[in-house]
Amino acid sequence: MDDGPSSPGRHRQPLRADAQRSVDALLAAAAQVFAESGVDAPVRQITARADVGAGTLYRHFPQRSDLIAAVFRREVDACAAVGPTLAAQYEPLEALTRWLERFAGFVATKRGLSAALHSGDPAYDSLPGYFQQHFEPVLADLLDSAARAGAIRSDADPWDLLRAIGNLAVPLEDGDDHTQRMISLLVDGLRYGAGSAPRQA
Amino acid sequence: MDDGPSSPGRHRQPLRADAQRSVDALLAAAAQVFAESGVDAPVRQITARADVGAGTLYRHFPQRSDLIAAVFRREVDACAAVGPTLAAQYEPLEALTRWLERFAGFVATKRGLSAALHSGDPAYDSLPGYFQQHFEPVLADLLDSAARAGAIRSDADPWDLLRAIGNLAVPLEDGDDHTQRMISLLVDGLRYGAGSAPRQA
Amino acid sequence: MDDGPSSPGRHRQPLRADAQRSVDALLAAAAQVFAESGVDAPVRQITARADVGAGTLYRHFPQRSDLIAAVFRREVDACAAVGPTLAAQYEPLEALTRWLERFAGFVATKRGLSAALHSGDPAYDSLPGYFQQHFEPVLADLLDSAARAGAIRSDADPWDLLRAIGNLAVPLEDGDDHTQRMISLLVDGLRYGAGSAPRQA
Amino acid sequence: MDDGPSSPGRHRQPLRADAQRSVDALLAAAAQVFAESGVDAPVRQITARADVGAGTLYRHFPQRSDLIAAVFRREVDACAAVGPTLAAQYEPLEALTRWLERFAGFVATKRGLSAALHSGDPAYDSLPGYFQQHFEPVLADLLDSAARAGAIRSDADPWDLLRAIGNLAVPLEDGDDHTQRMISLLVDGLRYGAGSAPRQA
DNA sequence: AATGAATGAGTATTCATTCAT
DNA sequence: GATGAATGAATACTCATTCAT
Repeated sequence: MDDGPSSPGRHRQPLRADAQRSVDALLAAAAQVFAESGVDAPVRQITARADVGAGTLYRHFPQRSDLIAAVFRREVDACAAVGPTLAAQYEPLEALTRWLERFAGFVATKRGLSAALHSGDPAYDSLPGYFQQHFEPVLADLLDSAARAGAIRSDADPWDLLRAIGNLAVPLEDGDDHTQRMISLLVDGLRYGAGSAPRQA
Repeated sequence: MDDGPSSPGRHRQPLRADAQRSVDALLAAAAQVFAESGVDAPVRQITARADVGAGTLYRHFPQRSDLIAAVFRREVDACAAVGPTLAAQYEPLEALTRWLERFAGFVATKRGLSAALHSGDPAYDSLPGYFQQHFEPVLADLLDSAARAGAIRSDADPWDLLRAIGNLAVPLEDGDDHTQRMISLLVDGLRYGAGSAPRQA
Repeated sequence: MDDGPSSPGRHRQPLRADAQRSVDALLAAAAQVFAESGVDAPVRQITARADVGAGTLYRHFPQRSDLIAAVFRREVDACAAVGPTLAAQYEPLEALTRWLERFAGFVATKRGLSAALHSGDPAYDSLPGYFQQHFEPVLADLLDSAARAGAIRSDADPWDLLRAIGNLAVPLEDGDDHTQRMISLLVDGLRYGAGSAPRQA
Repeated sequence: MDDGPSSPGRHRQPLRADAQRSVDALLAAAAQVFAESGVDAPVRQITARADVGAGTLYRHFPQRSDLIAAVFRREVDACAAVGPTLAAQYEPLEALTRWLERFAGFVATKRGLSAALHSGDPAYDSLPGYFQQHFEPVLADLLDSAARAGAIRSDADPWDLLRAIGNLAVPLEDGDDHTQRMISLLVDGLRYGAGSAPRQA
């Protein structure tokens, strides 16, 4: 699904072994640095940790956004892959909760990405789509199972919930009532178990 | 409650009229710029919008953090002040919901502040305390009223809820189970109105 | 000989009492600051020590060089005045040595002045002349007396000697008698070839 | 003796050819600029003359003091090396005098360094030691030879003499033989009391 | 293909000087 | 006349990006 470091969508021959090593080292280093210092961290910090020259980074990721996007996709893939595994191991409500926590962990490493996404740089245009395409089905399945088991209501919107937790990475746009829905969900959480009976009462 | 731009806590004579004008213009400009471009925005952007020389900024806010902190406090004050007003105008649950939305608006203008708060710069040490001291009582009152009206459960922790919404500004620390509680609250929101009865049923 | 702070050569009415106080405070403060941090020290340091606003400084000394020159002249006068006093109190050679040491003390407070003098700024053009006109006769008299007493050779050039010591626009660490030894070496140089035979003769 | 631009005392691989060119150009340019405008001259002046980007300067000399120190050491080395050469070519007194004049030339290019040395910046701590370690033995040898030849007294302290001249951080105007006369006066001071009779003998 | 040196635009910050109060 | 706030030019320094080795 990730079709390469620098030019998504173009076919190319397999990387030379040393080049592959560089790319891997860079992605690993960048993931760490982004998590620690945000996506605006100095490039030197990344190349130093990857033990690679600056030129090597630019060969594989001509734009800084290419590196950010590659790291992002790689981690989306990893996180999304956990969903089915958890579903197979746990009861539906438990699997749902565990995956949301895993997802929150993913979000927590994205400091500064929100700003980048809203910078207007078209290089990031594909990221929200990637995010949604990979996460929404996973969460939808988990919600479905839990709803079918009668553990949660059946009208929950997976995309809303993803953003509720991930609001850091995908924040408020004008005329967006997402925040409202998120807060209403939190308030429902507060009402759950209150003296007053829920809806149907 | 905010006792001045550059030396919080010390008494001083009132600013000269022109100086006061500069400070006001700077705070207003900075608030806008921070909301638009984050707290790392170039200083020039702020001075240009305030129509003030760079030196004037540095006279009143010798450190960038002084400016950030002043803007922050000013907006905390403004947001906190809305709580009682809403409580007087609306039913408890409505007042609570409206204030949380107002608070989410406050949070939304704090892009990049989270990174600053976690930069280790001691200049920001007082901010989380200021945040908590001013917001927690306001929200506590709103929750109390709603709980006494039987509209929500009575065990809601205002600080947790503030962070649930404001996680952008006060994000995950290691060994912190806040995220877990927040997610559980969201899940409760999902369970609210599900077939299964809540706690006391 | 010094005809006023800001406009040498022009007649003016006596300063108002408060103005005179400002000028005195500025000169005293500047002398100290120049000695400590050199003539390039920030203006604020001077106005702060004189407890005077920046505008006051510029009223009396429109150019920085005016202030430097005024301090310079004032201290030249003071140092030159010591010559005759010493001549009346001590033997010629002793008086000469003591005055050279006093002169070295004058020079030691002039850090950075040398650079200013060679900056090409015409504002300083008169300083070397003032220096020479006031110091040369004083030293010439002291040398004369010593030569007539047979204590030193009679061909010593006062101007050369002033510059030999005066060039040192430098260090003097506390408790360091290096300047004294250097002057004594120079005086030995003057004694070399005098009528009186040297040490071992 | 100078083991490299930015990290004195550490072993390192030889610089790449282009880097070496940059360093050399920078040192040469800095030496000129320092001599002309003092060690506080704008960095741009140096990089412009070296035809090098600002970043290149900072790569090799992260602190301004590193550049100053490197230039200083390089010139100390060059000046010290002249001593033995002169000793081999001239009579002791002549060699001594010539070297002192050469040394005065070295000092004359050090405008503003004195202030830097007394700035308290620990980056300069090693400079006086370097100065003393390299110059004192050279002058000691020259003084020794002259003393053994009976041309000067034998109690002259080389360190004192270095400072006597060194303090004179002299402007040196063109066609001005003042330094020469001053040095000759100091040498006369040294001769005063030597075995050989003065002038008229 | 990798390296890391060089570049230079971008930005913060200082400080002499002016001018409103 | 005094004050000190405002100005803005000057300058250091950083860091993304390019390119010689």
